Amino acid sequence: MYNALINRLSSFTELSNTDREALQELLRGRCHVVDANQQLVNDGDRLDAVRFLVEGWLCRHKYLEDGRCQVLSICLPGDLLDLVGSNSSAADHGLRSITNSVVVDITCRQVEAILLTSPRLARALHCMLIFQSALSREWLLSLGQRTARERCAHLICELYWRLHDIGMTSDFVMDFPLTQEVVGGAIGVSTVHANRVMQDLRLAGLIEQCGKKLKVLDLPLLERTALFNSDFLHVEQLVRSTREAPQQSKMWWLLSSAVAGC
Amino acid sequence: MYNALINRLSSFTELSNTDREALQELLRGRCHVVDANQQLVNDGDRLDAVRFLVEGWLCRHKYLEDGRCQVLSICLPGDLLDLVGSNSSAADHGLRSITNSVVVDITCRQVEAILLTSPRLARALHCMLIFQSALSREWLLSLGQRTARERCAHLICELYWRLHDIGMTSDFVMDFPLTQEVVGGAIGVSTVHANRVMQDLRLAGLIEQCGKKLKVLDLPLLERTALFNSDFLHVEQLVRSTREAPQQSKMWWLLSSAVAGC
DNA sequence: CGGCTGCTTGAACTTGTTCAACAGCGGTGG
DNA sequence: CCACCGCTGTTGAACAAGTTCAAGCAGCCG
Repeated sequence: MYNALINRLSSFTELSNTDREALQELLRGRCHVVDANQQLVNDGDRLDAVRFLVEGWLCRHKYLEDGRCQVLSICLPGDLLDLVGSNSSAADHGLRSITNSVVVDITCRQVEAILLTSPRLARALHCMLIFQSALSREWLLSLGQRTARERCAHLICELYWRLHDIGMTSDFVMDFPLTQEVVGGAIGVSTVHANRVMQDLRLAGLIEQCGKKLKVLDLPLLERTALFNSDFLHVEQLVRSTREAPQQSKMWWLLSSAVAGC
Repeated sequence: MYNALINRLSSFTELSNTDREALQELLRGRCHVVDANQQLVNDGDRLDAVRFLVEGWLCRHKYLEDGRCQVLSICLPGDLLDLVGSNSSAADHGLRSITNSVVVDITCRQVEAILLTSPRLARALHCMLIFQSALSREWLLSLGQRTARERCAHLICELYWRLHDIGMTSDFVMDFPLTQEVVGGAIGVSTVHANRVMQDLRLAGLIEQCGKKLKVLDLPLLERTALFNSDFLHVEQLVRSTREAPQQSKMWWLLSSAVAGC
């Protein structure tokens, strides 16, 4: 059940058995089962829990006063959530479930314990944050410079590889529970146009959809269509190479912070 | 000379004289004077210095293979830079000077010392990171949902308030060294369209430009035009209210990281 | 003076939006 | 069981927004 999280973190650094057990322990916390289309966090909420997404898909989103809504990112199993709330400052964006999901609350104390006892886990968490900030820069680039077709192809590549890394693809087939409304919100176009663009990718023989499954028919071509650069997904390689570096205690976390700040 | 930085940090939390002295000390590090239009960091560079922007304007930017370029954020005096490089992982985006600038290198040791000795300064740094991540979410929303005119007005509001907070506006006049090419890169439109949109704002009596100065003629109206929500700029208020909270050592930095990760 | 950079303009074109209608499907209640 | 509803996906046509190309202009610097 918690494989996604373990796979996710393992993709950044090798975890020992002790690390894995520590994770199991961490996730024994309060567990929430959430239906699809539920609002987990509203703009303005104050939260004080740290959470992990164990199962299901969520999206972060932010509204304009007049109702226009942008999807900021898609959260997949193994992702870290809601730390924004842990500052006791009001959230400036919302979090909504796309599918049925399972979320686990973790206390600050638990996280701190991990930071102190398992440098590798700490490092892996750190990498997740670097990764997320790289993702958000990639989205900025997409929204600002790519065409709708490129953005759509890029979104699919991103999701494909992220799912791949947590062992949730097989033979180029992946879950794809996003409605065209959500796709439109993510790539910054109207629902109607999202439809036409998806259709275009299907007609071009790049993808195939059946229900809530999506099959990538020609990944290299899809990546070229998207001007997709897989480097940014491979934080782990860059980081692995330096994993022998001396541990830097607090400095670590300052670094993460800054990195993540775009 | 270092007033911008002090003003910036003070806007988040009240600094004692000791804090100010610690800052002065911090900034006695290696100092770089940079001309306008210089590349400080290239995509792919590996850096290991932490830096502060003391004077001048910079921009972060990211290229697509075919040359299209998106500005990711504008850095103003007092901003934190380049921590991305401190991970020894390759930068996934570039950093370029817009005006003549002054940048100071800071060692990891110095930052760590601050974290250990001055909870207030630590808190203020933390707030800067939260702020930066809120900014990047706001940019995502802009690029995805606002029209070019709204985005342009929003950019001007953002810069106006950020400059205001470091004492660099007076009577609604601010420096505005951005060429229309950079404005276009930031709001995701062509240079030609950036020109027409700026012109439109001028004709509407919202702003006035003269050389590299810009005067905001009707701030409330400009903000309405931009669908500008000033909440996100006021991290400090949210944070001030909790500044008596018990210090949480390492947890702090994990929080920053996550927050900043969008 | 010439050459450069940045700003401005017009006109044709491409991309994406909006509105409106309809089809398919699963669920629900009678 | 069927009728109906709401949600998602699909389509066409008119329209609005932004791009591209091409030219010209203004100011600045050597």
